[in-house]
Amino acid sequence: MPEREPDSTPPRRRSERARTAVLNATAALIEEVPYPRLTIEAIAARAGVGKQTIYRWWPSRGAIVFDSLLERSGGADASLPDSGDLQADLSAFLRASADEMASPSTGAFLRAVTVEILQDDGVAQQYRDRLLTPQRSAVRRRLAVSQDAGMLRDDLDLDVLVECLLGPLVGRWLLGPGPLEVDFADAVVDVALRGAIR
Amino acid sequence: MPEREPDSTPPRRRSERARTAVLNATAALIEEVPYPRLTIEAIAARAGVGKQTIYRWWPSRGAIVFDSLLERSGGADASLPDSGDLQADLSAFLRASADEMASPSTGAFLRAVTVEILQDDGVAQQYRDRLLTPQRSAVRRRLAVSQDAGMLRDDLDLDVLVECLLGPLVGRWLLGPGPLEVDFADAVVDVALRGAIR
Amino acid sequence: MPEREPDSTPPRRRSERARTAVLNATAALIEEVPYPRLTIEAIAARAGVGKQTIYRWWPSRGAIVFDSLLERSGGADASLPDSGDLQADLSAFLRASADEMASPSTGAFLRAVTVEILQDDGVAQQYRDRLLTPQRSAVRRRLAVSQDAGMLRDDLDLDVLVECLLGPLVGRWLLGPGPLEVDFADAVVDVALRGAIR
Amino acid sequence: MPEREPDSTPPRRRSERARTAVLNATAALIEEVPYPRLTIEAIAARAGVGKQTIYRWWPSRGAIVFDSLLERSGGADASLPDSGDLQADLSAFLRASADEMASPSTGAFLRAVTVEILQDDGVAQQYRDRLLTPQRSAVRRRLAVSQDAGMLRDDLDLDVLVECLLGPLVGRWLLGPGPLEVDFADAVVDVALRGAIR
DNA sequence: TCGTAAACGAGACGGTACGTCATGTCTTCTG
DNA sequence: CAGAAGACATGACGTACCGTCTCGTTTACGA
Repeated sequence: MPEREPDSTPPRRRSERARTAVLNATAALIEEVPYPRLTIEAIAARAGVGKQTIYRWWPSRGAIVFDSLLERSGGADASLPDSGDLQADLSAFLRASADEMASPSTGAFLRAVTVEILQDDGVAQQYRDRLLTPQRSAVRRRLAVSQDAGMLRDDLDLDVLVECLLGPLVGRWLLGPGPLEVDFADAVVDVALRGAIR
Repeated sequence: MPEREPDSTPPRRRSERARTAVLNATAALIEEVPYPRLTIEAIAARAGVGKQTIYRWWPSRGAIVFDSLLERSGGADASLPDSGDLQADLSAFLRASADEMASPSTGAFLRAVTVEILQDDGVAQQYRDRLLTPQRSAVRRRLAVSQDAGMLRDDLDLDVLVECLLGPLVGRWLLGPGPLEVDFADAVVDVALRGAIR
Repeated sequence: MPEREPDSTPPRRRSERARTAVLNATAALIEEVPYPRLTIEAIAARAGVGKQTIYRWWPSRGAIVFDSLLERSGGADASLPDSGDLQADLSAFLRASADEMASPSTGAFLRAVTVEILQDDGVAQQYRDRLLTPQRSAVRRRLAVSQDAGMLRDDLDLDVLVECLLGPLVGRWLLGPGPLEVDFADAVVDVALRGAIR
Repeated sequence: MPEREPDSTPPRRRSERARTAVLNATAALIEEVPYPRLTIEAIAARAGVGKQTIYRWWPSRGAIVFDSLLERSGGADASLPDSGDLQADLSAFLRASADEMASPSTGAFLRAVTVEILQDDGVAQQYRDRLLTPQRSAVRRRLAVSQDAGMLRDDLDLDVLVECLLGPLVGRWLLGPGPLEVDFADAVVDVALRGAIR
């Protein structure tokens, strides 16, 4: 999606100015207008860029939106601290995630990207590879440390545990009754680690 | 969303034939064409119905899609059995849910509805009220029985536990690495009930 | 070109309002803007009409321009008076023609139509059938009266004579050095009738 | 239009290779594609030349087309023979002209140039100066010889007579009902010289 | 003989117009 | 009079070219 790496001639003279203008315009519009109004024409106009420039470098609106998201959260280093207290570390991470998802600006972005993911496998794959997998790997690594230290059940599939931690946040954000609040993160960590059975 | 009960004229002579034809055409198209091709014109043509008839009775494409989903899964009585074995009951329920989400036909439908939910608060509200809340309430009722019987921690917020059970499925279905498989349901129930700590 | 008489269904519900607006807008623009700026979009905007309405009823810009010309010169009854004096009748007719061709508004129209004729055989055919042939026939009929009366050489091909009268005007209008003036019409009639040889 | 003689810097290092390639590509395309497809980009691609090279040396598409026409008919020495028989000399000349206009390749070229003349006064002026005036002067000189010899009426404006000879050809070529045939040339000469009156 | 300045090929840029498609409204005709 | 048919105004779509503007590369002086 970005940079059209595959095939033929690598485009040598792409204008960084135009690329940045498009991604910024997209980010701005995502928060300003309802998603169906985020048209290619609107992006081109807002960016002061020709439509052809957009069509030349991006295959679809979804790709632009995703690139724009990458640009804004690109530097995010996905790794959890290890304070020794697993529950505290997970809570901190999930609270931060919940906070971000609940913020109006990131929220609009995530909603937009999700719409694209649901309709475009290419975007879905990119999202998984570039954002989701790194995030989940980071969580998984932190869990593995604790498991190796004997603090987690040995028979546990860590990938499942990761889902049990992050899934509820996604579910609540996407459909969940009521808004996504930070306390929810703590409660999820509590259930996932200690279980529900008395 | 349907029947537009509020305001103006109560629609006295609505044609049941047209209504059914529209919902069926929508259901058929959802599985046949990519979602952006599910246009109002395509639905009207497929249903053999005038566009105005659609605009008269539904406020948006999302509303049609949602009504169509309601129609197909309307009879589904959302309640869990109580065999006495909570884990078994939850596993059975989650496996059935996972199965349905993974099926191609229901999957396409859910994807479509999710796209609409993300862009249309009206659809989101309807979805919550008519499908989600009943489902979650059913799970919650089953959990409450066990909690009353002293089998679950008293300090537990059952709504959170419901999310911890269903959220991972949603997360996996929506973004998760790899497909949603039935074993995953068992693993989730295991973690949510027993916890991860050794 | 107009009314798409041939084929399939006669379009019964065409909006006369839209049709007239398009033709008027075209006529106005032809005099106001250079011809390459006479775009379909400009016509649609000026006429307050959707582009699709234009594409539905006209196959090309040329067709619109020609229809617009027809509309404005539609009522023109192409027939020459017969005062008994052939030379006077022809002079009067050619002077009127020259006058019209030299006028700024008709001139712009004729230039536009000529451009289209040169690039679109359909328009060329229409132009011949609807405007040119009637005009030339009218001249020819007047000549035939004189020939029957023995006032013109019997061995003369009247079609050629018609061209010898009208052709010089066209040539002068199109390319001719200097503007087309009314005296020129008299001179042409003089040469065509009396010849150049002493 | 060509060589941009006036003003500022005389272009000293213009590539003759590029110039020829452009004119040849234009000539080839004129016969191969409909005129609206004769784009600058198509010419540049066909000629293996950068667009900027074209814009550097020609101000418009019309200028290129005209230069291309000049190049192909440049050597044509516009002068009529004087065999003593005016009618024969004129007939020969007009037949040759008619022949050329009727040929498919010259025809396409003339049509293209005419389109440009109608829309671009610069091209029109160039066409008059470089091609039309020399041709008409040649005819006029031949007529003057005969007039001086007393073979033509003294009161005759020779410029008008020239138009009466060439105009009908132009008219027939441009609009005329039916194709332009060589016999037509003879008939025109006959009328113009002898007149129509018995 | 070798800079050096121009013209060159290539092609990206900000744009306009194209012709098509879908929208949501409106009008006309039919059952 | 509800509903089908479909014309209407609007405006986004993706494509083709426009004319301008760099890029590096030849090419032909003139120092």
